[in-house]
Amino acid sequence: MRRAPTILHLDMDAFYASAEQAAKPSLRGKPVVVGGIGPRGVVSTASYEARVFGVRSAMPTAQARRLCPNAAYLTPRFTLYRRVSDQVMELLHALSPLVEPLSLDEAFVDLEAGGTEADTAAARAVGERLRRDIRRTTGLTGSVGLAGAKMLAKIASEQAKPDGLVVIEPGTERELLGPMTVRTLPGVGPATAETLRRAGIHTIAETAEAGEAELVRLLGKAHGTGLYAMALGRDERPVVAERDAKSISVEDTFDVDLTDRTRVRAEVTRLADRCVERLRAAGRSGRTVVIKVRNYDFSTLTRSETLRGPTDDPSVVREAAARLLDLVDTTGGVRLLGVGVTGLADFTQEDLFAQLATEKAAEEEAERERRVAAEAAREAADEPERPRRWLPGLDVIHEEHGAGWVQGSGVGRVTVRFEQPWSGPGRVRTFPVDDPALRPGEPLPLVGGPAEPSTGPAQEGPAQKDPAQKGADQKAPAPQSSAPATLPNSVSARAASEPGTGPETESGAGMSSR
DNA sequence: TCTGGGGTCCTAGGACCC
DNA sequence: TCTGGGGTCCTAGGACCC
Repeated sequence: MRRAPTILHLDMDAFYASAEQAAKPSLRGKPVVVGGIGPRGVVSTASYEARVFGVRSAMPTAQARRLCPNAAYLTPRFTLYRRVSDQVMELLHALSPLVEPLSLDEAFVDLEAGGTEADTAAARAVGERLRRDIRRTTGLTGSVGLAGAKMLAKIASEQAKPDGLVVIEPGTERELLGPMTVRTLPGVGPATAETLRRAGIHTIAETAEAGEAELVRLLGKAHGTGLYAMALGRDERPVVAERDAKSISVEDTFDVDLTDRTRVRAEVTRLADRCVERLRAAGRSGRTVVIKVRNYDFSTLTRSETLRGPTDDPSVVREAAARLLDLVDTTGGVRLLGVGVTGLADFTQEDLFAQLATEKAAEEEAERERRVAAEAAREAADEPERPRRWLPGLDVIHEEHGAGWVQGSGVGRVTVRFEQPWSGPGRVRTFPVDDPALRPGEPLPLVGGPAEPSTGPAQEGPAQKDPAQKGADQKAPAPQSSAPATLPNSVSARAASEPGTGPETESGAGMSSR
């Protein structure tokens, strides 16, 4: 516990939704929901405008649609979020070598390790400057918490939201935490909160009063001692940079439960391949293969097998996954399948035995298997050719009209809004889904218009603006000022409910059982 | 039309070894 | 042939986080 608030926690505000609003001028100031758009999707992030209607993260998208039918429902664009995240992390690394990312939109920074003076004024100044830099380089806002410990910095940034900065002065934490609900503490979820509630513990003050022994009795050794320390405002965990991943996994929830065993096997094979792709991309290999099966009734089980040595061989992982699947009864119907690898080795070290024994044969066998599996999957899905999926939110380019994004699709048509981050709200046009003039596009940068050289981070001012782009301000857009009050009402106000676009009609139905 | 996808950490029992 | 005890590995499940 430090005597100065030099641990910084940054949390971007409604990150995915804000990035979408920055990218899509017609959505600024409007409810936006980013998440799974299929029948079993859940919300990743809701914009603040959507939260007014009660939409929350982790809520089923179907429920969100009931609460807020006029929001724009968008599929996530991780390429864009990762790019913005990289920009933000770069700004953090400029403050200190000790940066601990928690996700794309969140990180701790040890300011003292970066040479910031150990006093409140200095830390606050760094935090405010960071917030300005983030806004300038990304066009988005982030909230900053400053405290003498990680837990407190995180609580502070939560209090700062949106678009703010809060300092918790060392020495004031017990008083501040006391009246708060136990759910405020990191690591206290629904189950722990319920256990504590049954013991008559609701607030953080009551948690501290309960005493360590009682908490250990209720929650177990690690959780109990950890929680007791937190309740006292004690948290000595250091900020640690870059931790190596310990597992890699992929999973799919199906729009309709799978019952055909052949199809289930084919999907497991596909997932194994995807998992190995990610494993190899990361330059790792793993020793334990895990499969995950969620049944029709949401009951979930895992089965795992540890190999003699680490591998990144697709056929080895496929075969292990297939053996594990043989141990599982799926007759009731399968809602989700997953394949993962743990016990990751720091380097790609082939399992020599498996390698020598199977290399040639396995490749041929695998190729044949893949064809059979793909065929089975198609047959089972009754899908002779996978049609192009125009998911709402994705980037497209039209030969004539330029860059835009999919607003909705259904009944053979796709609706596109043609606008760019630096343009005003754009026009909507509808095309046949197989229009050859329409192709998938790439995310556009949120800040810095077209033809921007983009050397180095965020030049000040639009010094080298492309003269062809008149009226396209290249600095961070001011979202409110571009609210399209002058536009025909229904066009921009009901982004996802254009006539004939009916996002719910067809868009998420690719896995339909018929 | 309930409940995603990618992770981390912890617990607990059994096997196995010394 | 009255059975301790510790350490490590493997497996399975669960809580939690974003």
